[in-house]
Amino acid sequence: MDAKFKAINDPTRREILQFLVNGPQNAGQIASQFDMSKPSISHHLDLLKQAKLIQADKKGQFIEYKLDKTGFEVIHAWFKTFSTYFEFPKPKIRIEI
Amino acid sequence: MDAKFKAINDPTRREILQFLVNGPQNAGQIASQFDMSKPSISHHLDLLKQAKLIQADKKGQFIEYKLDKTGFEVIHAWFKTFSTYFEFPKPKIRIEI
DNA sequence: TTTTAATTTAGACATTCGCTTAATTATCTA
DNA sequence: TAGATAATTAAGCGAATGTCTAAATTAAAA
Repeated sequence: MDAKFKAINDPTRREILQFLVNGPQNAGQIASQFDMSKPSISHHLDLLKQAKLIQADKKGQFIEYKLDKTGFEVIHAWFKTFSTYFEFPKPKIRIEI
Repeated sequence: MDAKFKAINDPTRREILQFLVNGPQNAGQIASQFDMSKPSISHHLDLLKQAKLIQADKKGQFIEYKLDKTGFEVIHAWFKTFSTYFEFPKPKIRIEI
């Protein structure tokens, strides 16, 4: 739990998550998006992985990262705790177009 | 944005938020829930207030704190960014009991 | 008006965090 | 097998964080 909130606390890590919405990317591709050393990005990826917000798949010489539903679901569950308080209005019927 | 993620990163501050689901509480009541000095709790309350996750209302000698929807909505919006990726299944029709 | 109570502000200190460069591990290819 | 490439691990450093005690502020009570 702590690891997940810690992971999304850093702006670089949040950017990495956003970047991965485009689909899986290897560590080098991710690092190239940032004006920061590769070891730093590697460290960020490690924290995101520990938090189960991303998954790592070794593809030969490369390591491919993608979003991991597991961690997001846990955080989402935490948020639901507050929905009772705020009573977010929900549609009775939703029309699908 | 940063302030909100920073605010929910700390376990004590998350506990304070949970505690406030029970309804508004003054600073002393909140502090009494924790084995921690009042100044520390006061500092946590300040960070939560800056993040617009709680609101402070001065009631005479006391200061009453309650949850603030504003901050929660912003964080919730951030989360929605990822819903497209995960395609959380949604009910076509929801029956209200 | 003096005292008491609620809360915050200020200052100090240890720990954690994010970053860098240098070294290491693993894989591919000539 | 040697050399090059992808990525991580290690070591170190300044800045930010969370906590405390003590002092200041504000409002109610006596």
